[in-house]
Amino acid sequence: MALNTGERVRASAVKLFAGKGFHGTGIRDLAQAAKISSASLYHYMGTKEELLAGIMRECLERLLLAASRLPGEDPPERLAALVALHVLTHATQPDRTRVVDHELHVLSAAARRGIVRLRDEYEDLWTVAIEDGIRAGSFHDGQPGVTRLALIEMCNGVSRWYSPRGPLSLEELADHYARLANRMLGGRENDFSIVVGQVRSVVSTVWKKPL
Amino acid sequence: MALNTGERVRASAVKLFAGKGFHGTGIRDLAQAAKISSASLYHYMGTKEELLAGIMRECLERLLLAASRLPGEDPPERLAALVALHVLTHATQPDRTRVVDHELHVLSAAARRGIVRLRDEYEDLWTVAIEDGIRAGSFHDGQPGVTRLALIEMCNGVSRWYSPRGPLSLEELADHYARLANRMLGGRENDFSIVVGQVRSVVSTVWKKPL
Amino acid sequence: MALNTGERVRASAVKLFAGKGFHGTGIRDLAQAAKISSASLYHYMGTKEELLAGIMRECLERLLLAASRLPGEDPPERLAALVALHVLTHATQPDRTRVVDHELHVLSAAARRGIVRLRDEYEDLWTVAIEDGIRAGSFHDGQPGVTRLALIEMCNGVSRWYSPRGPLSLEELADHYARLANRMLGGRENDFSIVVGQVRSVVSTVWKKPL
Amino acid sequence: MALNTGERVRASAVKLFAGKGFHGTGIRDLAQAAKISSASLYHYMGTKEELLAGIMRECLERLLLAASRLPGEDPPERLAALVALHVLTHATQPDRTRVVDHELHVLSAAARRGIVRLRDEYEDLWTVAIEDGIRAGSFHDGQPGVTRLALIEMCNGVSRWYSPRGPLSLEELADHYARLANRMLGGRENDFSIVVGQVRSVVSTVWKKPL
DNA sequence: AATGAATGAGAGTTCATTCAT
DNA sequence: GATGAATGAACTCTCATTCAT
Repeated sequence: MALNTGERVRASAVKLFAGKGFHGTGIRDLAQAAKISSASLYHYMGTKEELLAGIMRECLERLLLAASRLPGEDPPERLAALVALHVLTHATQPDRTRVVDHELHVLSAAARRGIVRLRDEYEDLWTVAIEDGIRAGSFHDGQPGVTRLALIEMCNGVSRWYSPRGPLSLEELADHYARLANRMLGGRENDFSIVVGQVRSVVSTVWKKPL
Repeated sequence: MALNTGERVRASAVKLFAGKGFHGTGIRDLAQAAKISSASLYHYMGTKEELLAGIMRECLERLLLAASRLPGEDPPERLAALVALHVLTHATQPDRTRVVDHELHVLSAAARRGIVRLRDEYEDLWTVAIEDGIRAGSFHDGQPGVTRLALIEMCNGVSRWYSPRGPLSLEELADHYARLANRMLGGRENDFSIVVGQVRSVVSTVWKKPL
Repeated sequence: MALNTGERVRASAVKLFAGKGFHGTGIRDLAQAAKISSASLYHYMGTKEELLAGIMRECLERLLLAASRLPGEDPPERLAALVALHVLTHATQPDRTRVVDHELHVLSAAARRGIVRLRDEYEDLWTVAIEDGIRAGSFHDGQPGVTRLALIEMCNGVSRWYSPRGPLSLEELADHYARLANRMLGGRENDFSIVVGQVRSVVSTVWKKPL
Repeated sequence: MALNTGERVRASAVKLFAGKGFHGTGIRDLAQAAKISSASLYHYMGTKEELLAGIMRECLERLLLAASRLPGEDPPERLAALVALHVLTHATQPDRTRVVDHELHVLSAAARRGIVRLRDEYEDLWTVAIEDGIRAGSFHDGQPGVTRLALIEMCNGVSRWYSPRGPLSLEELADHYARLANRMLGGRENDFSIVVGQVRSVVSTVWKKPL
């Protein structure tokens, strides 16, 4: 848990960007949080914007990496896995995910492109899962495109309120969201606790290595 | 539709705060967008923060005003009305609602209190509707508190992607979301188009007067 | 002689850029010299580089304006007039001319282009005068291109040492340089005092209006 | 020609100071050009200002050394030798000489004193040669002090434009300047090619050893 | 000999805000 | 009602320099 300076810079940035926004966070705030001088910051980062982009990219890459290791035989389980992945990531990495979800508009067009590509790649996984489920007759929904957006936004919200010190365990949280998602798509009521357990281990593996 | 100067200031602020964030928007940006000098801005606003708080307060007050005029006899219809209100407001006032949903952290503790009170008052309406539905046996859900949060976040997302120039009409949008919400709560599949139509007229009345 | 703020800014910049160089002059130095805050500077200038480019452009434009009003029937008189113009301008505006002569390299390529164009336009007048003199048999020189460069550099130097409080009057200075130039080009020994007197009045007219 | 690190540092400094000025050249620019880290720079130099002063001193010392070996029996030949020395030095060492001629104002008073003493010692040689020539009746000029300044500035200019890849050989260049100088002082038209040749060999000897 | 890490000071520029006109 | 002028504070970022390794 003892972070080196470079890690401390990034960790501080994640926390501050999440709490006060990119533009609300000054370079001196970052320096103070990382316990170095503002000049020294620049040994560990390029510009402030590059720091932001790096944080976003890394978060999305871990999300995609985790997604590539997801269980899920049939579409309902596949979607449950995606929901669990998204919810667990947002619950355990609320700062990072808030930054990804809220600060995209800050990036220059050039930097944004790369991030948006990753995000689109990730969202495509949802699209495919939903369409597969409808084609297979497991899901019934008149507006799958809209529903996908609704699903993702619903899950994004988790990072804004979930607390591990609250009454809900991570598994209960993910399980409940998987049920909600399944209901939204008209799936048969089901228990996704096994899938959730598997996803939870994927998520914790993917986020284990130093950030 | 010809706005006077004060309205133009507020309208510019709404657009800019939504697009670039409060801290990303400079007083000079506001002045330029409102087509007056930055010094003149201060005839139409207090501080920049008060301008933001005013925008938020007004938006929430209109939301509450609309909520007080909502139809809905039984809980499922009542909830459908709340969902439609939320979705239609977010679809027709995407800039305002984005500001309300994203910039709360900017406010000082004192200013935030007032806004949070309004927001809580509004969210309580959802809590009541959901609990009523469960008590009446119309809804079945193991985590109504969580589900309420999920519902609201899901609906918030609309302001980030809905376009009236897209394939979906406002009614179709609201109707679909009402169905999704109903499913999430385990309600009986239903058609909420009448409620949606009524809510739509409430929303457009509430937002008619000069902003 | 009472300068307004904008003029004071420019006058301070001229003096400081000449004395310490562009990069050696800080924005806070400028502000202090102009007796305003560094923030207020920016009401009177664009960037520091634009301030420099503006100073250079204005100086060259006045030089060209004066050149367009020069006397000089035959080539030797014409050249004497150019020499007198150059010398008198460098002697009476040593700061401005030093900036023009020394700080070109700090300008960005884009800004430099405009300045170089003016400078080339001005130097062309010398080329023409020398070539005319050679063609007319008044001058005899094997390397007129090189000699032109030598002449101009020789005259540039005046801004580095001439003092009106020294033993030499402006007329004597200009007259002597006109003779030197004439000798360099192998012209017949001559008295250019009338031309010098005329040029002096052109120079003082051109620099009279507020800077 | 393979420079060791210390030589590379100085050579890089010469080129950068000449091209962008002392204040326009950062310690990081120097390090990059010398292909070492900026910390390592400080093994090969004192402060940046000392580096500059060292470059200037060395250049002037070589100039004085060369001047002590100059040919020239009578004053016109003596002056021709000085002009050739100055021109050839500026043509073959344009970066060094530009630094000497342009960056004096950067030095602190203490450091400047030493440099100015060398420069004055060198310029005295010119004064003596000119006065000797006038006394001997070889030169005729009403303002020998001014003419000396004009001569030196004229020759300084060479470093700003001469290119060995241009049409003029070093000998032709120096020869032409010697003629110009001789004319400026009213000397009898003469051929200085022998003197120039001798000076050229002095100059190349003086600059041969590693810098 | 070489450098990554570190920093106080300062760079140019913009900030939100005030006020006399 | 409108604004040019003004500013202290703050912005992001770079400066020249030092030092432990």
